[in-house]
Amino acid sequence: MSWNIEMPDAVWLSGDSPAHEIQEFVNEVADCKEVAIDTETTGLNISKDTVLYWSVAWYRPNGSTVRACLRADLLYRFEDIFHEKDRNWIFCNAKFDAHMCKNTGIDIDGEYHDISVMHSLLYEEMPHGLKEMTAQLQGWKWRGFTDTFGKVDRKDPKWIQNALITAEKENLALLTEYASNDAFGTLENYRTLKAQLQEAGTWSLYPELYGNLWDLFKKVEVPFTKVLWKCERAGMRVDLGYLSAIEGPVKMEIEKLERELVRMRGKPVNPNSTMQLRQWFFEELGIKPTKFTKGGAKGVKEPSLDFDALTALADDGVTAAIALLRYRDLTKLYGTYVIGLQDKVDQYSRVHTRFNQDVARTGRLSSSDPNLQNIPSPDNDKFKIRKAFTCEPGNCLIVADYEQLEMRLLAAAAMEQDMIDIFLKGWDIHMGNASLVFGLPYEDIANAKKTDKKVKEGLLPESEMTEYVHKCLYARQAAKTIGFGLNYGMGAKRLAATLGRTVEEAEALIDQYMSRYPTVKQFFKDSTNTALEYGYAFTILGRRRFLPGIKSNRMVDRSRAERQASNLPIQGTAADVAKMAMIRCDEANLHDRFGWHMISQVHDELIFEGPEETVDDVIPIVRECMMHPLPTDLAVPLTISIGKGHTWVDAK
DNA sequence: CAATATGGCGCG
DNA sequence: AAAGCGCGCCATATTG
Repeated sequence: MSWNIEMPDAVWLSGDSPAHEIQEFVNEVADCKEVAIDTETTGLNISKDTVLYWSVAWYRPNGSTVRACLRADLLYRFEDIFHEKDRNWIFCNAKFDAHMCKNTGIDIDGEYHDISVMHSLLYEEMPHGLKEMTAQLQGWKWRGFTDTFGKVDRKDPKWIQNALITAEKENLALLTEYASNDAFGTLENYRTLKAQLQEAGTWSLYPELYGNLWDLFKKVEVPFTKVLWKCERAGMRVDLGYLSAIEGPVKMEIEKLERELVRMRGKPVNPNSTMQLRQWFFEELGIKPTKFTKGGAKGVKEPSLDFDALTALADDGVTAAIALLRYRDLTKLYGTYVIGLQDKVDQYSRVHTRFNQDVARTGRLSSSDPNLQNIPSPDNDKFKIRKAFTCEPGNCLIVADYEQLEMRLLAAAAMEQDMIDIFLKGWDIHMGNASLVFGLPYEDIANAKKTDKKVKEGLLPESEMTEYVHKCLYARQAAKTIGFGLNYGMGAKRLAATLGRTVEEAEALIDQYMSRYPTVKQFFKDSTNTALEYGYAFTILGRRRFLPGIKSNRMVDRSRAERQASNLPIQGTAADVAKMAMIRCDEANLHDRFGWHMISQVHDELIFEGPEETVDDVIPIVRECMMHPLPTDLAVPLTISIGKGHTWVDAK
């Protein structure tokens, strides 16, 4: 028995079933407004695999429950129902099932209610998989795929479909039971989670709109799931020629560095092996470790050879450290991006990432398979991987970025009028902060920046770099580092190290900053007090994060919770803003009007692709949607920098 | 053999 | 590493 509870009998239906049975079943689904659905597929690839079997479950008006397993050939009998726009479907991992259905030729046009997303709003630290959440919420356990269908050869790419198709032939009851469990569990969890979300009060700036977590789910996350599905579906065009062209040169350079490192050591070394490197540097060369690793579960701290440590060694004249830094740089690029990316490209030269809606505790997205949110920035990447992200012939890209989004949200949340004024005047925020905090005229700082640039370009003599110019530049750098760092709760030690100053100086800088912006200081204090009082930190739309560590007696835990309590309202609200902007862009219906697709998001940056002819029609619409994402505008304008071009680099 | 842990590092 | 927040992926080493 798969379940440790009473279950309704599972129904099996296929195209071979009697016509009247099928028709009765279709009719009953048509009358039901909330249906849970799950797919069994040929595999897990969202751009290739298709549905083999699918299961549905719903509650009858009389209180009984139906669960059934159907063969994929019956999907087409439900097409009219799938095409209803106001129908409520319930899934676990909705985008996956919708991809599988689409790959099988079925568009699901109704609303996608994803119980993993629901679960993530309530239990952000727990796993959101069906099995795990069912065990947690219902106390039920059931057998997994391999436990049900026996040992399989996972190296065979067709292992999933082989197991399922064999089961249909040889043990139909087992297949029916297994598959319909998933839809049934999804339905039961939905009922539980819906009640819990409705009960879950929250604090948002718009209580009449988002008074509890169910409001947030239904009004924001549900439409968002479908927006993300469309982004995943569209994918992003990759220039394989570009990647293969840099593959050779990068590899050659890596091999050259490998030989160089072996020569330096005088015996073989695998530069990817931290163990061998420690042996070499700390035992053979007798270098004294200055930095240690964090130490994992066992808490064993080993001498570190990361970027900071190697840079320090390089400065001390250890030539192997220089070579190793270059080696690291290139192998990272090669393995993760040049090779890794090519493996993920589909038959149309497009990559389809997964935008995960239920991972980040702040409500941000994450991106995986491949991760399109950590592609190297062209400033730091001499091979310009981002140039490989391009568009179809006749199309172009739009790249639209929020400018200093988190800093603006901080100013608005803290109601720091002087900082707000900097944004209203259109000033550079770091220069503005430097001016106010360190009492230097804004113009002088701006001019210092220009002078520095010209001297670097050789347009002005070195003598222009007066002590005062340096002072202005340093003020801007300090203001910038503090501005970013404070959002994350950076301490004086780290600030001192980053700026190359003493700890006392760093403390003084933080003091100066905080006393010039007292409401910012108050905002951080209020954030931790809110977490202390309610146990949670909140975003502007009422997404919340549970922070039990805020009351811990252990300093490390409590301090971390305090930093998270301060950061969540900013990072999480930025995520809310991006999310709402994407929903607004989707509602603008760029596809039907202009042939444009939204294709990617990198936290504060949206990317679109469409025909060149209409690009100038689309740009102002995107800007408008992004500037006003929330029910009301904030005290700070949200400005967008927007560009067009044929690659990710050119469009920025 | 696969799954997990660790160090390291890419992004906002 | 440092009271720096939030992610995912690579390679190696270890564990089962």
